[in-house]
Amino acid sequence: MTNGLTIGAFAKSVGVRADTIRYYERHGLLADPGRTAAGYRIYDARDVERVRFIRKGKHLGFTLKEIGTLLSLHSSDTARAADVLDITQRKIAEFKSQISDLSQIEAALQRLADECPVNAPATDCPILAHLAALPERQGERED
Amino acid sequence: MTNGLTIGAFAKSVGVRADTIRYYERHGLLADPGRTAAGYRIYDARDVERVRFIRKGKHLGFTLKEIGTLLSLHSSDTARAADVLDITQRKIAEFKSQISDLSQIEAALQRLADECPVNAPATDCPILAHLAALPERQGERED
DNA sequence: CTTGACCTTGGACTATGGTCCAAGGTGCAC
DNA sequence: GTGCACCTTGGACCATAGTCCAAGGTCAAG
Repeated sequence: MTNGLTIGAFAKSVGVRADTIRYYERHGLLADPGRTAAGYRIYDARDVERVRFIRKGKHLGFTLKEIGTLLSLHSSDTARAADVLDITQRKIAEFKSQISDLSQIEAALQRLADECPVNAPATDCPILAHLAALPERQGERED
Repeated sequence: MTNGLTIGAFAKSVGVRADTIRYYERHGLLADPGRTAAGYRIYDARDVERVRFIRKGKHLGFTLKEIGTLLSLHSSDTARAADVLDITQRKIAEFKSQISDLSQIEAALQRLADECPVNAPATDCPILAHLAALPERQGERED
């Protein structure tokens, strides 16, 4: 029986702050919870599962908005696996693109760093030289 | 003679909005420019170079704060190449770490997506199953 | 009955990098 | 001399995902 938790205990049990729970509620990820006579929010085991779902979704790189969609697919009885797959594929594509961008930049920085003479004044640094390069001279090394 | 540009023309010449130029100024990346009698900002070729430096820095993934540091190293006559290299290495490390994180998540999503039966109700989707998994059952497939 | 820990609300603040707006002044062309 | 395009300023707003705060209400212990 983990039911009847107030927000603080509930939040602690799922490893987030009480503010985060209220934030999820305000943003439609959690339904309005039950309340005590005094107006205190009360959570039960189902809420625990729901927050864990959200946390795992975040862990997989989904935004809260996407997680909201995933949650509604999860609760729907007409939703198809393809709907979930679609969101997932999009996310995969997004990550691939980000990885590709980051890799290219990283490689460019690495090339510049490799040429950088440590024991020299900054004026000899190819990194600064690259940043300060005139547009005309860029044909040398640009995509 | 590209000197004596007002902010709009200047911004256009470097491919940004006038607001962006003011933003850079407010954030210390551009020094206070000269002014006409009426108070209009006036820019010259050196400013063009400086903004291009900033843009290229952004292109290489540096934050404006880092670019500010790079700019001051660029204008310093005591700065050493090692100072620039240091910032660059940090950025490279940051990117490597991001790439690694993204790759792991992407792989995890790909594994789930590969198992997802397209023509099935969402209840059979391993992606939702993973998100909804109880903490106890996670030992099966977690790091 | 008081104290401390908890809860309520709405709103402000964080970081990042701009973008947009309103109210008013300027510059140039026709 | 009027209209339009530009400029000025300060401040508000966008997305993201929270975090923190103040003022006030509640609950249980001692």
